[in-house]
Amino acid sequence: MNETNVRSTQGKILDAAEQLFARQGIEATSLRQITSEAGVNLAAVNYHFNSKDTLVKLVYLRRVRPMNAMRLERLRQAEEAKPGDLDAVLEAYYGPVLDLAEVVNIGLFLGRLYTEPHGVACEVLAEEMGETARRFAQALGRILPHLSAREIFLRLNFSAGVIAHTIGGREKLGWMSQGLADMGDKQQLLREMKQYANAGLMAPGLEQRT
Amino acid sequence: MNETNVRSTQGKILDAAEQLFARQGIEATSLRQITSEAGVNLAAVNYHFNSKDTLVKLVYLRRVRPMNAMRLERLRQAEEAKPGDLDAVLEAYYGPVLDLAEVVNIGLFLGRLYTEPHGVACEVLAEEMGETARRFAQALGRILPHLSAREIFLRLNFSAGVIAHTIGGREKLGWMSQGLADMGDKQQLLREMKQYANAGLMAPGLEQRT
DNA sequence: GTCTATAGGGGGATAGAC
DNA sequence: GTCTATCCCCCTATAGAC
Repeated sequence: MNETNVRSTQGKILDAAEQLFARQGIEATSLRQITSEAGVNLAAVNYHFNSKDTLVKLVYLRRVRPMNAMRLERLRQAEEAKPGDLDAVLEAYYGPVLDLAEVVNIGLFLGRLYTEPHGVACEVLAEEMGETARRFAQALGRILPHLSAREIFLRLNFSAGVIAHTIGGREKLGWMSQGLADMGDKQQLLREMKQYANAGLMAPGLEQRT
Repeated sequence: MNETNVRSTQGKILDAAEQLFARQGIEATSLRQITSEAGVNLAAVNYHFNSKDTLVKLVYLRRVRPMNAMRLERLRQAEEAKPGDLDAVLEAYYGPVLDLAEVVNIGLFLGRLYTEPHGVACEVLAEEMGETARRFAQALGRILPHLSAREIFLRLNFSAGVIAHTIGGREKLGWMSQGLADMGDKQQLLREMKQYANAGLMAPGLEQRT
């Protein structure tokens, strides 16, 4: 039996860990929960991944690396097809994150990288995110030459916060507005985020460009 | 010996827990660490707070409740003194958070409320934040009457993300920009956030107002 | 490769002396 | 109010049978 719909032990562990990390956090998730949810033996984690720390790292890299590769690829396409188009840059920045959010509960999943200082994960992901951030900062700098490098990075970070905070709490909008607001579908949300971030990024600079 | 500079046992526990929660997360922090850091006995937590869950709740309420009270008070003053001034509303919204950030590492501290689903804390804080959010949404609705209620809440949530993500990782800007950017002092950062959010909130709406 | 069993440590909570 | 000592649970990791 080597059916394609029968996932490997490693795959089942990664899937289960991912779901549990998103729901409960990394620290709060035990190997016992993971192996139980995955339907594999407790010892399988240490056999296949050596330690919980390594598992954590791989769980995140599996999703974040392709996501960032897609963002950079779409940025490259945007710069080629529509040079100077801020909306296209934002689409490259936000789009792949929302795509991933359909597969995983990426909000809590990613949010933990920033707040849960689970040593191993944070360092590696800082590197993954760093490259992407610098590449987008470069693109923004060309479109917004009136802004200093510092303001470019500040506003890119603000724009990251817009999506991080939004997908990090799908429920928040509900209790905030007492039911008045919902996030809508992926395309609606993408348009709203782009509209807000576009205007924020275009705002006059407060510093002299150096 | 009842000196004012000698903190009570409760106070020492709250202070130590707050610092450890901010640095390590709630789940990752044990009562043993807290009492050790506070210089009090392990049993003191259960004596004074009944359980770790209650302690967590009080640690957060001690900071968030006065912070939100201040935001609402400044909003009230802003609406009285400068009706229709979006910048004043944003100052009321962002200012008290940055003030608190000087005392506590409020970023990680608050960030956990959104990502770390430590049951007890989240529910209570959702209520605390809900009232504040609705009050600010109301103020924004008056200043931006062209936006639907849903878009007001979406953009208020985006604006919350701007500050949450920024103070949640003071170091992020450093590795993102490879040293090119820093957050500057409180006043600089406040001005940058207001500049970005002001423009984002003012952007044309994408929906018909209902 | 996959299991059982267990080592070895740390967790929250509590009983009872002072 | 504050301490010590302890209960009982769950954790990660590993040794060793199959």
